[in-house]
Amino acid sequence: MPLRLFNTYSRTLEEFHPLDPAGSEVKMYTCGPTVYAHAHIGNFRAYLFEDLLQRHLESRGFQVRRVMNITDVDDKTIQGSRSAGIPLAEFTSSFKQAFFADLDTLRIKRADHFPEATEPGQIAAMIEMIKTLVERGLAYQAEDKSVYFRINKFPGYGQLAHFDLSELRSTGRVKSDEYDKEHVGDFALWKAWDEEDGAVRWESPWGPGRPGWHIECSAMATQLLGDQLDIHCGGVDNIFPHHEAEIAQTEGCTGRKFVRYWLHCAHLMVDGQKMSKSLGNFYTLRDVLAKGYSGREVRYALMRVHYRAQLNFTWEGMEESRKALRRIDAWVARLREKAEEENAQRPTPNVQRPTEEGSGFEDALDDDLNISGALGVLFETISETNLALDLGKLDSDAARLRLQWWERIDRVLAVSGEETVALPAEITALAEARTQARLAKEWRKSDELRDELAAKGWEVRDTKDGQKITRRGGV
RNA sequence: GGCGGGGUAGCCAAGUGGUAAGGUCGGGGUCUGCAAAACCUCUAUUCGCGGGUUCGAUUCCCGCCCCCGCCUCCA
Repeated sequence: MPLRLFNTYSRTLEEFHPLDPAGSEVKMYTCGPTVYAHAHIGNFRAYLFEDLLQRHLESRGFQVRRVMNITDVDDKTIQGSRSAGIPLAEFTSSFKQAFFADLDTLRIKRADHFPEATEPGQIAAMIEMIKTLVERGLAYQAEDKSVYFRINKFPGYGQLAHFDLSELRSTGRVKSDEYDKEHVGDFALWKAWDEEDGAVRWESPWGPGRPGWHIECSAMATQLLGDQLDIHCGGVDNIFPHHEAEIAQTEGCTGRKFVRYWLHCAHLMVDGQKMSKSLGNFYTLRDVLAKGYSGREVRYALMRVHYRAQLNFTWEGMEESRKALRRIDAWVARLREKAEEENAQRPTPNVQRPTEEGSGFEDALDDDLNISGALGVLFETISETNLALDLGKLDSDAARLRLQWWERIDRVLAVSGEETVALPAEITALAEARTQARLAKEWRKSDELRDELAAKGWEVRDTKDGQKITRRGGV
């Protein structure tokens, strides 16, 4: 079954084949964060979608070379550093660190490169690109000293978003004091320095200033991956103008098709509206962790809905995700237990063995990352296995095969295993007291201790191997 | 207004021209000192609305309604 992906450019599902003649290497560029604040979970939904894509590509044998940029200079970062009264680099560095910590919490694989816009080499590359565009008449310096891209000189402008330029409407969200532009749609490649920028400035052939946002990605992508990319991802809100601008700038310089597959992730919603910093209706990862949820629970919750469908974030959804993961955990634990048993000399009667390790999970993901279908395959397998175990129809060999299958698909899902939490001494002491009470069959005391543990946020379950204690999640 | 995405059980969500995966909640059961957990099991004559094509449509076609996003800060 071929891998098919929905290409925003063509608005159709297309079979995926990388540019690499050997059909192995995939060059992937993913728009990263602007480090002026903590990323919110809507941002992470996009990064999780990209992680799922990368992991699935790898499970299908591709070598993914991925770049994710860090935007560490723009209006917001400059404003932030000014109001904090510290240099730009100092201001952004804590948010960079937090971003990487959050990636780890969510088990998002690291990209091969995380270029930063302010790296001298990147700034130089941006200036080179702008020079080329000016030489070719695709850009011009306006009276305000800024350099703009001349969209009327680039016939393809608007094709990704499928916009008719003559019908562009201003939303009034951006202050339109840029009367110097030839066309309202012309976008800044180089922003001339002004007093608001303070010490943030680089020299250029057009005077001091800083790069525009769009050119950053064009420069960093081509520096690290070459003129042509296989896949470029981002949120749907990047389609226009950001990705449209990237195409215009990059192809204006190289004359070659920049990106072969454009993939865009729908928004995370909250109360039926887009989660965004400007609306103020956002949660950071830290906010959700503070409610007692783990990174893998957030990962699951944000990954379980198809990337092109809007996903409404709710605490109920978090709870559903937690329960679903518990079901997986219990199943894996049960399989491990069974797998460790030696098979009896006599084969188990009517044993059910997976005749051939199914690829239903991967097949579903081949269909434009149909995660719901893939999870359906997983949960059906869980039910079948549990039933077979109940009926004594699954022996240790079969359990080992199932486990191997699970390990394979979990390289894509990356949700297995709860993070182990160390028990505080106080809790250990209470638990020990309860064990003693139970041995003495002092049920009332046992129950009181259970209540006490519960009040402290720890859940006790009695199993045939004694009591098990877990941190109670939620609320 | 233009361009997209979506409307399937209480909630979340797959899917197919032939009669609706899965998760979660809820009901029932097994287990248990009691619980919890775990496991099993039941729960949509029906897929936004109205037409049409068809032996048959949730799935194809036409029209309409509603929600959300983008239209130069945004993942």
